Amino acid sequence: MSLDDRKLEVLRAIVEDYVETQEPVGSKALVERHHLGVSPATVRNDMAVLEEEGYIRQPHTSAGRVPTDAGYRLFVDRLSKVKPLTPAERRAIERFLINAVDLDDVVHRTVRLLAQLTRQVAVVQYPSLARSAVRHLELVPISTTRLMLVMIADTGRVEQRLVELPGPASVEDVLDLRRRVNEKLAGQKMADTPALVQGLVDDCSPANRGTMACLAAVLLETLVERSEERLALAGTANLTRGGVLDFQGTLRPVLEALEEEVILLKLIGDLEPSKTRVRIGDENEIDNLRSASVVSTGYGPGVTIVGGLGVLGPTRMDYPGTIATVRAVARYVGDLLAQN
Amino acid sequence: MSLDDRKLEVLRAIVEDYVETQEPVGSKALVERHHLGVSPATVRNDMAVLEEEGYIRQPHTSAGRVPTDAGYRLFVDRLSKVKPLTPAERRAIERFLINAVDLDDVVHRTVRLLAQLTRQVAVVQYPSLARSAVRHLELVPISTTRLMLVMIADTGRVEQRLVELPGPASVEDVLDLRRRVNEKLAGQKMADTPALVQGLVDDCSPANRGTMACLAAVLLETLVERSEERLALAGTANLTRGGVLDFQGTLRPVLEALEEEVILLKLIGDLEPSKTRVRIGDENEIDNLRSASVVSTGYGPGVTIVGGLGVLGPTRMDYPGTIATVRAVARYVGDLLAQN
DNA sequence: ACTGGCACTCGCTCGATGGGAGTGCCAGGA
DNA sequence: TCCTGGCACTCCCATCGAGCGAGTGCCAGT
Repeated sequence: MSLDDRKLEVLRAIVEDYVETQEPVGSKALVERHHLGVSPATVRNDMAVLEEEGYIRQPHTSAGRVPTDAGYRLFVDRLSKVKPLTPAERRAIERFLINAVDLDDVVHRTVRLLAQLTRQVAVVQYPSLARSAVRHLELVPISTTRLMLVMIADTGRVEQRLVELPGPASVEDVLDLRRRVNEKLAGQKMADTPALVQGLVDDCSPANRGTMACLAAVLLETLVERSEERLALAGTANLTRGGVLDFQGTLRPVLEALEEEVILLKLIGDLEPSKTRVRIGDENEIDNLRSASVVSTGYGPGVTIVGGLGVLGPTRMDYPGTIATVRAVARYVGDLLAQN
Repeated sequence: MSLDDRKLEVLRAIVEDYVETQEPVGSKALVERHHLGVSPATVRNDMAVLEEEGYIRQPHTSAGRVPTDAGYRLFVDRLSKVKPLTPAERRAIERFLINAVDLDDVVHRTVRLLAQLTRQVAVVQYPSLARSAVRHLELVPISTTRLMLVMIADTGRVEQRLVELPGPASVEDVLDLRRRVNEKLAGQKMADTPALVQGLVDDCSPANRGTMACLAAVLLETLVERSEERLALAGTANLTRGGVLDFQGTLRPVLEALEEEVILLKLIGDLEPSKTRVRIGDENEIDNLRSASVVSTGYGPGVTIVGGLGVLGPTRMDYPGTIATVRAVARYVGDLLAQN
């Protein structure tokens, strides 16, 4: 038996009420709060079907119903419209982001904003190096045998690494290296650089070849292998809202997961083009987050995507509102990046 | 009546037992676990005195005793010896830190290490700009009217800021600015720079003066006003150890406090020279942390101090062990910094 | 000054009780 | 065929009281 419209309506009502009250919702309360036009008994029959299909369940016999992960999924996919943001929210976003002075600032402001608006844990990935291009490379002598390599990406990210040279290098040597490196790499997509770096060493004057080899090694490591994706986190205190009920009693596993950058990157770093992704409870591959939901999306200047952002909260969350906020923030951040 | 030796011994025993078991400790259990050489009744009398003096209290009539903040304070000041680290721990520290490739890496490794060793929340401040000297300033043209200002401090910290110029600047202009800025500021203590920056504008050729003024403004902001102290945090999951008892039932206020960088800086940024500071419960000025203790110290190459680090946990913590670990880690980090 | 003894306090656990919310099912009606 | 009102049933939860036990304070004795 397929689900007719009223059953879906009942499911929606259950989800909405449960999200709001955090208490199992019964048939009588349902018909009172929503004008379904039928009696509690009818609703009960519908509920029985919904339960059989796995969309809701009872915490114990003769308690109200609670949505299952599958129930939320159906709700998100078919029953909810993304809730447009209020003008006040839009203004808040703009006001908050407009004053950012550099990339670090943008990311920090964004993550706090997102946490505040959604009242959940927010994660923002820095623009991915892998998706950036090299804007400029700078070599700063620290001592005769040490250079500081500073790489500036077109996304505004700046990475620095210390380079230990095999032998002393003169100021002229450094300038020469600097010119060569920039000629070859500036403007290149990060992904294309590994092939080019080898050429750098080959073309180099024999005198500087050793130094260049050293530099090349660090370059490779910085640009690709250890293309360390950074991220920012905020709003962990929001996990404590909603008492002990969410996250089955203990925040422990969730906090643990949040400490692992690798895990967070997996969560928000999927980056399907301009699609908002919602992972509900068990859909998360991470065991520690089986009782959590994640709403994430990509951001970037224009249509290209350079990084991900998202929020994490209990499966019992306001999906329409959260999705709308995440999308809106992502778009504003993208616009901001486009201006640079 | 002053506290004689045995009463102090009793207090120590109470603190140690309570820290270990997390349960109020009674007179009988005390004499059994520690060979105090007296009867429970005697211990009870001592306890009555200790309670009167405010060092311990009873959660309810006829339960065991629990140390008060004042009790922990006395314990830390007079009753505990700093516990030397085991060789295994020393090795762990070395092994963990030795592979760090740059400052970011050092800080991240340190904070994780500290969290892991103490099993508490760890905070590490990046080397403070205010306590650093300028090593080098680099100007990278982004477009004709935009520069990226990169400042490298002698502590290894790198800060960058975007500078919007009033009008287009040629490559020669930028080189000129770069030379002037470095001549004036390189090697200077950060604290001395504000006075020097004004001179920069005055000395500048009229043609570049507008540009230099702009640059100077950003410099000032970066170097002093917005001398944004960064920090790293780890181990929040450790807050959930020890059940609901610590932090009087809710992590909320603690998590909130941990999100405020300003608060964290106040906690670990006091930086008395080479002194380990312990704040116990109510001694914290931050209301949200009245049920927590903080152990912090400064670190730096040699005797100078460039930043702070520390851990935060329940007042019921292993003070001798924690203090020892915090000190040891600080020293290792200092040594590491000295090598650069 | 310390000890053993003793009465007392009080939090905690356990089981029984009653109320209430919610359910499933069924027979009757549109 | 689908909806509705009624009814018996289930089971959670809050309340209560009893019994237990750890721990205390006090006191008299050594």
